[in-house]
Amino acid sequence: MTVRVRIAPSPTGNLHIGTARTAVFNWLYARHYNGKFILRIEDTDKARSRPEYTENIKSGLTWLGLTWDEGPFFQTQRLDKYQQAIKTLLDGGLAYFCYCTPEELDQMREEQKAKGLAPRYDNRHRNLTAEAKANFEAEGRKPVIRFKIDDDREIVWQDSVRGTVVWQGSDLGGDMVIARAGDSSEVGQPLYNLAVVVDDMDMDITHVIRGEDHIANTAKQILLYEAFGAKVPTFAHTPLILNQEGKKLSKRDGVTSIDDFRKMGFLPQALANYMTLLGWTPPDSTEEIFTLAEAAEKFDLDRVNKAGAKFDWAKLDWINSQYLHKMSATELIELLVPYWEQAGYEVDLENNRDWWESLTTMIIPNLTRLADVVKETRLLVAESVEYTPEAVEFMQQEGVKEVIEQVIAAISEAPLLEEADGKTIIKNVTKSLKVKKGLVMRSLRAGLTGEMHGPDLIQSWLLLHQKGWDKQRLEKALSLLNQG
RNA sequence: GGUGCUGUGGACAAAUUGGUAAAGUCACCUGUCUUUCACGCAGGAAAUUGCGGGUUCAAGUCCCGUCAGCACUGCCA
Repeated sequence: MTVRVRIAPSPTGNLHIGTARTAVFNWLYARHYNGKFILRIEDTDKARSRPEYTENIKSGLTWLGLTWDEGPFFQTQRLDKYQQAIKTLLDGGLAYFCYCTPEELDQMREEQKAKGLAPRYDNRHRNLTAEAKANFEAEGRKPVIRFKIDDDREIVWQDSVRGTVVWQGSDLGGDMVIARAGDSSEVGQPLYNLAVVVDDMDMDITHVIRGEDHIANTAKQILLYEAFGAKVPTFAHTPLILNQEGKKLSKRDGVTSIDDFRKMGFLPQALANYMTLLGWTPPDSTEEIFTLAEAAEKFDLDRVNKAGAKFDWAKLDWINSQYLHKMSATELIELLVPYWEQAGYEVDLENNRDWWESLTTMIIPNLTRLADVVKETRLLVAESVEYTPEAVEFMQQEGVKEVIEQVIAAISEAPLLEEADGKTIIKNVTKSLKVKKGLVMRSLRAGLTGEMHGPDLIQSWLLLHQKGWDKQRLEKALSLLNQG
């Protein structure tokens, strides 16, 4: 039997980290068993679904490397199948029309709560007489369609993550709505649980891997499978991703869409790697950096955790930095350019590719997120320089002025061609002024970059020199000192 | 209120059928390297496995009780 799994997001928002993680697990499972990974867009909620969200979901999955083998299928294009299924249930006496208004249902639940009872539908319209129906129709009420759920029924399934799960029919909230009230006399739009089951049957889904917030839905859906006489797929409920407070990660937690992570400068491989670790551990649990393909070789549901996993930015950052540090300047530079440009710096790769690559090579170990590149290089990519109070204070120390003067003199005589030239100048200045090398180095750093910390000084200097900016910066520093 | 799930160092977590000193990773601290920051490397601190009983020669692993957190409880998905 070929494994067939799916990711079934609803296009009511951008691709969410929780959905993406579910997609990762499904993708890994499909790849591990050489199965198919299917994308299905659940857009039956017309009021909230938007085409741009569908596009965002598709591009997000693609960016992460979670390519799908079939689809995307759209539920709104399969409405006839749901109507047919609903009709089958209606004809079989397994579903019926319910004429309750939303207000009536609200009131009913309020009363139940007031009595300390669990809110649920009391199945009041399950056995309506033809006359009662006619009366409701005459009132102009539009019915929903409810699927009968036997209170005495016990639903049991073997969950690949959680083991045997038992659910009592009476805990499912009464007969469930499978179709909205229609605008006219025809049957209304299908609801989630119905559409999912019809699709999963139709698409021969063998394993349903989804978040544990769907557990109650699974019980309901199993009943539907049985009503249709279909084979029930294997279910696996994964732990949720939690925020800092231990609650389900939601849009309210700020950055939760994959798009946001991308913009912040996380690499897709790193994000996918981290999501894989959220609730799953490889059998050889010591190595934590791996590609999706490598994870797929080892992935299985039996090592998926049951407890929710808190999202940890520090760990994501570390994983991202690991990927970044392993990249070459050549491949990295393409990813970096947008960040420079967005910050207002002009990147002329056509003419100065070598310069930009040297710069990139130098700051790679300082990068955690791609966006960091602006902060790490802003002192080198702009002609102007600003001196921090710390740098000014340092330069006012005795001897700094002389160092800078001598360095200016040195570079005026001969250009800096390579690192060795810079080292020679530093050595000579150190000797002639009889000061410590550290003073020379730090004077240079302050004068050239305006800061006391940063990437390798001599390489930075070389880069500035190639732009012709080193001398003017040192002169600016000098004039600053002369002003007092 | 009801139902379900979960509970191992700050975070992610490992630990074959109960059996060595409760892995590893991140974060943290120290050292090392460096002009500096970062990276790398080396080391360190950090858990009476939610709590209380019980079974056993032996329990994170089994049993009972208890507490806490979370999820679900829609004509959303």
